[in-house]
Amino acid sequence: MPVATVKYYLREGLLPAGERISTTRSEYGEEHLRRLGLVRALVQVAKMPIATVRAVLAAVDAPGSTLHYRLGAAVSSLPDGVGIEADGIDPAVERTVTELLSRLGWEFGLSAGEGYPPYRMLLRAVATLRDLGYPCDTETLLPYARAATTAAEADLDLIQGAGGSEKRIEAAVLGTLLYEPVLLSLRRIADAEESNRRFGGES
Amino acid sequence: MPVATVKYYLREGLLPAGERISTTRSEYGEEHLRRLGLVRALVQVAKMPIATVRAVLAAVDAPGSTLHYRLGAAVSSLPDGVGIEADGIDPAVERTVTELLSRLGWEFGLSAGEGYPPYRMLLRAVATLRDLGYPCDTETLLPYARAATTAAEADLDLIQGAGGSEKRIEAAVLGTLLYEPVLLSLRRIADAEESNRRFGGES
DNA sequence: CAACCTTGGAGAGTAGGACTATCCAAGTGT
DNA sequence: ACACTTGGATAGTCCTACTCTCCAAGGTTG
Repeated sequence: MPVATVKYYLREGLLPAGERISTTRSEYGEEHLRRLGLVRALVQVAKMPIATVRAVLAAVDAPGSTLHYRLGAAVSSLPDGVGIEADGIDPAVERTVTELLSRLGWEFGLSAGEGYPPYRMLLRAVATLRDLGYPCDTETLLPYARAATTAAEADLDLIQGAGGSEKRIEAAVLGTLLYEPVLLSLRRIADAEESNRRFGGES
Repeated sequence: MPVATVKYYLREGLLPAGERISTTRSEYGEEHLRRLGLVRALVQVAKMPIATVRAVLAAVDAPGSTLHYRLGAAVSSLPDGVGIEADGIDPAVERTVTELLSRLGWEFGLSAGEGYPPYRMLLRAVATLRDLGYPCDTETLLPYARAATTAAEADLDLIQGAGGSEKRIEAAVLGTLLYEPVLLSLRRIADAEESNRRFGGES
């Protein structure tokens, strides 16, 4: 990786400055190297814009009251759809989503509601599907929610498996983000598999 | 939506030209409008680059032998990680992934192997996790694969529910892409839910 | 039928993002 | 002593997704 890029990340505040030894020298340790690896992973694998990476890392570093609260704050910091205006969403879509969440017994998601970025992201995505004529009633969405639940349980197992409170926060945010491509690629492979199973012999 | 943008899409070959009525007038119908909606959805919701959208639409439009083959070809056209060199991947990662696929009985995925973009995407993602010290053994990945299977079954149900062969191809590719944000946002909401369940009362 | 408006088409221009290259002054190593 | 490196700052590059400006040919309205 080119030096200029590291300098750029330093400037952008994605990496903490090393310890100054003299005017022309700073010392970087294991921690810095790991952080650099994280940044690279977020930028290249999770394809996040620099500004988002900065926000995410800041949220991970920020102190907070309870672990659960910090987890929520950190995930909320993933803008992943800035400028998604919640306005102009068909009320029918909102009703469908609300029904889905309550059907699953996701009280927390229901109460967090509007303010939670993933919720707005979901509304937007469902509204798009609707506009294009793809089915998106509660019944259709349920299997996806079940799949999401399975993934979430695995996520939380990972988080609980992590060492201290700090490590858990990191695992929560970065783990969630970094396992995302894993889930997506597995889904596509599973699609091919299932398609082969159902249509394999067809002409 | 600004006219200039539509002109741009036309130039880029994302939209077919309308029927010429005279030198200065073309006629656009329902089909064109729908296509425009699709392009918009792929660009804004699925956050795909223009070049990828063109490739995807071309794959959807292209003729082919069997339905299953065309589905595969269409999904393969999603570069979603162009320039991912399969080289330099730790053989241990490859072994883990192979073991995972065979554990699931995904013979097709195993045989399609290297050439299939999602497979390379998976290798890359797992390798990154490994480098950062996150667990990514077969055991850890299994739940995600199970979640992926659930989603894939829902995908194929949707595809089978679609009308003709053409409609199915479209549903396969575009549906897969457009339900992706649904799955991702549901996962994040499920994460919050599960976190609340496990850590809700903790300090 | 004349003044005005619209459209398709082509080319250049813009804004933002992620680097990348160049300089320079202040050290370092031999 | 002298080539070499590093931190820091500034400016430049490349790419992408638009957006603007023109123009000529064709409609539209009073």
